[in-house]
Amino acid sequence: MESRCENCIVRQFNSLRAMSKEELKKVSDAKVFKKVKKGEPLFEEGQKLDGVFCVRDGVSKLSKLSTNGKDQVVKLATKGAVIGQRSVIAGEHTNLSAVAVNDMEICFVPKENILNTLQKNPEYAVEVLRHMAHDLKEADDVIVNMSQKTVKQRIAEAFLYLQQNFGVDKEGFLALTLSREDISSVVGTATESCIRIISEFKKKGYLETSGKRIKIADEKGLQELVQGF
Amino acid sequence: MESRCENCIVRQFNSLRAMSKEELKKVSDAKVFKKVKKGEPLFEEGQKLDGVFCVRDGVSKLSKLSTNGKDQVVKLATKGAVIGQRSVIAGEHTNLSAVAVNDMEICFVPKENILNTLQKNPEYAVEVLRHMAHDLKEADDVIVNMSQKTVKQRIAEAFLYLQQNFGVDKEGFLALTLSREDISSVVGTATESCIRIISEFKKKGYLETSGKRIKIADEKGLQELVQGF
DNA sequence: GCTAAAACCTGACAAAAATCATATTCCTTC
DNA sequence: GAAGGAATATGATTTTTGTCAGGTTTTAGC
Repeated sequence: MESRCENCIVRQFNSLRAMSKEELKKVSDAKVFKKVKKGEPLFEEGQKLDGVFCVRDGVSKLSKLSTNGKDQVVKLATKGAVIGQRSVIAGEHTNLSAVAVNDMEICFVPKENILNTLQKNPEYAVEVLRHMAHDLKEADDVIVNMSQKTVKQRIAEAFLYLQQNFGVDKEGFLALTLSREDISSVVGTATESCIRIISEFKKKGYLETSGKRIKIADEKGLQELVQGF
Repeated sequence: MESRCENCIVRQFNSLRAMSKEELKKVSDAKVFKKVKKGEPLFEEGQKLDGVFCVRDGVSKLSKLSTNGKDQVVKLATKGAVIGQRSVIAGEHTNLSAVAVNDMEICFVPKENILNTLQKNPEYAVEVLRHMAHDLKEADDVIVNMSQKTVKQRIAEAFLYLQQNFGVDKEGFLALTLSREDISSVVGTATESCIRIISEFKKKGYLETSGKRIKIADEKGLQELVQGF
C-alpha cells in the first residue's frame, strides 16, 4: 500500500492537489491512516473537528438529524472527497454527522496543516474555494429538487445518481448498495413509500432487484420520469 | 451619498472588509453604482457574470427554475450581501437568477478585482471561504427543512426568518413584505396552500394581516409549531 | 376617485404521501 | 440447516398537499 500523500492518486480529485511539495510532505508526515467499518461513525453532528478526513476508499453518508427525529442524508462522500473541510475552515462545530456506508479507508489530516496552507498558499485557497463553490451549487440543486419534485421523481433521480457516481458491478447491479432506509433518507421520504415506489418501478420495468441489490433496467424511462412525463 | 468603498459601512458585513486599502481603492475606482427597481432582474439563470453585486440597499431574491416550471427561491440577499460570488469564483454560468424584491441600490464590481485579490491576498481568500462555508451550512439546513418539515412548519419558519433578518416597522408589521406567491416559492409550495395556511394562522392568532402586510402576533406559538407541537 | 389588473381568498375535489398494521423474505449466527 | 432478527413488502386508512374554478379585495395608474 502506498502511504505517502505525494504519491496518492486520490489526491488528484480534491483540493490537496494544489498544495506544494513541501506542504504535502508535512501533511503526509502528520496524517493518520484509519480503517472504518461499515456502519461506524467518522464523527457525530455537533462535534468539534480537529482536522479533515480524506477518503481513500469506501463511501460515507453525511446526514443531519431533523427535529422530527428522522435523519436526512445531505451528501454521499466517496473516494477523493475531503470531509469536514467546511467546519474546520469556519471554525465551527460540524453541522452533519458522517457514517460509513461500507468499509472505508481514510486519512485524517490535522487542521493546522489545512489552515496554515490556506494562509500561505493562495493557489490552494482558491482551489478549496472552487470546490466549495461547486458544493454550494449542488446544494442549491438539491433544494430545488426537494421542494419541486415528487417523491417518485426524487427516487428515480437517486438511482440515476448512484449509477452515474458509483457505477455498476459485472452483473450490472449498482455498485453502491444502500438499504431502502438509507435511500429514504437520501430522498427525504418514509421508508414504506420508498419501498412501494421501488416495487412500482420493478413492475413498470424501470428496475430489477435481487435481494437488496438493484439494477437499472430502463435508464431512459427513469430519466423521462425525472423530467416529468 | 458616500460613494467610496473605503468608507462604505455595508462592506463591514461582507468579505470585502478583508481587502487592503489599496485593493479597496481599485475596487472603488472600478465599481459601478446602480439602482434597480422592484421586480427588475439583476441577472438571469444561466448568464455569465462579469463581476459581483454588492448590495447597498434593498433585497433580492435568488431563485432557480425547476423542470415543473415553478420558481424556487434559494436565498434572500440583503444589505451587505455579495451576489454572484459563487459563479465568478467557479468561473461558471450562474445557477440562479436574481430579481429585486424592492427598490435596490447595488454596486457592480468587475470580476478582475475579485479574482486578482483572491490570488494575492490570502486574508481575503480565507474570508471569502468563511462566508461560503457559512452559506453551505445554511443550504444544508434548508435541505433538511424542505424534506423533513411540513408546509405548515416551513411557512411558520419563513415568517420567523423574515422577522429575525429584516425586522419590523413602527406598527410591528414585517419590514420586508413579500407577496403570497413569493412566500410560496421560498417555502416550496402552491400559492393556494400558502394563502390557506396564512388564513389558518390568522384564525389561530399566530398572525395578523393588513392587506399584504403581515405581523407576527404569537412568536412563541409559531416557534412551537416549527418544533412540531 | 375610477377602473382595470393583479393579488388575494375560499370551496370542492383529486392526488400524493405518511402512518399503522401485518406479512414475508433475507441474512446472520449459532 | 435452523432460529431469530432485521430488512423488505403490501394493504388499508388518514393526512397532507396540489389543482381547478370561481369569487373578493387591493393596488397601481390614469
